[in-house]
Amino acid sequence: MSQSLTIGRLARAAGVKLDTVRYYERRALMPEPQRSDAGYRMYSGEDLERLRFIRGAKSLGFSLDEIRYLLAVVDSEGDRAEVRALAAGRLEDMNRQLAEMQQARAALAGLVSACSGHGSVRDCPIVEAVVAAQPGPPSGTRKLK
Amino acid sequence: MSQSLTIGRLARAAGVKLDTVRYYERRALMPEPQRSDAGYRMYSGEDLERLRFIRGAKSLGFSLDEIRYLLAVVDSEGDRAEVRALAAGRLEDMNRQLAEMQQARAALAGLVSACSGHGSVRDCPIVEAVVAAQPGPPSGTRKLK
DNA sequence: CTACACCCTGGACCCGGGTCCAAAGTCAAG
DNA sequence: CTTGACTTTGGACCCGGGTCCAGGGTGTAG
Repeated sequence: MSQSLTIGRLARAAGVKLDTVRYYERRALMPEPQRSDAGYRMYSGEDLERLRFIRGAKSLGFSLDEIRYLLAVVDSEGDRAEVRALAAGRLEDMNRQLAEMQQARAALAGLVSACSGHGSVRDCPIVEAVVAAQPGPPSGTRKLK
Repeated sequence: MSQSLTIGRLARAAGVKLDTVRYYERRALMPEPQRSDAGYRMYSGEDLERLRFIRGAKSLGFSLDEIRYLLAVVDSEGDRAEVRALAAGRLEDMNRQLAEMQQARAALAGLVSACSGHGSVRDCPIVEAVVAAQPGPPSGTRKLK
């Protein structure tokens, strides 16, 4: 049976550290698990799925707060619309962020090719251009309304 | 004359907060400026350029450590090759990071369009897929060797 | 002279996302 | 039984990049 993993097994099975699992518990992403007689946390296969979900969602760029929300929707057998909406919002942010980064990359690429790489840093086109670079908005962390 | 800006003027001219200027001073990005009789920091036009350089470099994705290095090269009238090399490295990182994000975006976009947005979250394709998403490397902060 | 805006300092605190620690208890193999 | 691997706890600490605060001193316009 896949029943009853200790925290170590769970963590290894999901590819995270023990501390991270406990951290997620504190952050209310993972549930407070059953305990063995000795007080060991005992996890089920569902918990493992959940942990994998967290890992996956993180890799798609969701914040822990967003993931908590996502999990709450799932836990409450909520509506797909909610999940979809969050994902769509995240997608938009990501597009914005990507666009900004592409801008920055293009600028940087231009500078790198504009600079011969020889001679003193005096009047180096890179240095000159950086002073003039106008910073787009800091592209902050999206808020979970 | 553009000589002798107080910290407030300097900060406003560069579009950052006072505290940020002092923070940069602590982080050795900005020099310890002259002081007025009363102990006020007094900045020159060059300091303003420097602060703008920092802002610009940040907007291109350089970390403060990298910027400190860049500034040291400039201060020491170092070689363009050094600047160029750092920029090129940064460009590579950025390309990697962009590629990862594009991956994530594509995955997310696929999920969003796979999900009708109707009905219960049970068997929602998004939820299903997230569990299976395999996380690429956390795309950490590059180190200044 | 009085407001009021500005500046000083050191240090605490914030965010997100962990990571590590010591001291103590537990479990399984040999 | 002993050894070594595992787990528990609370709390401290890390990173990067700021941001804020209190309790003072200044500088200037009206």
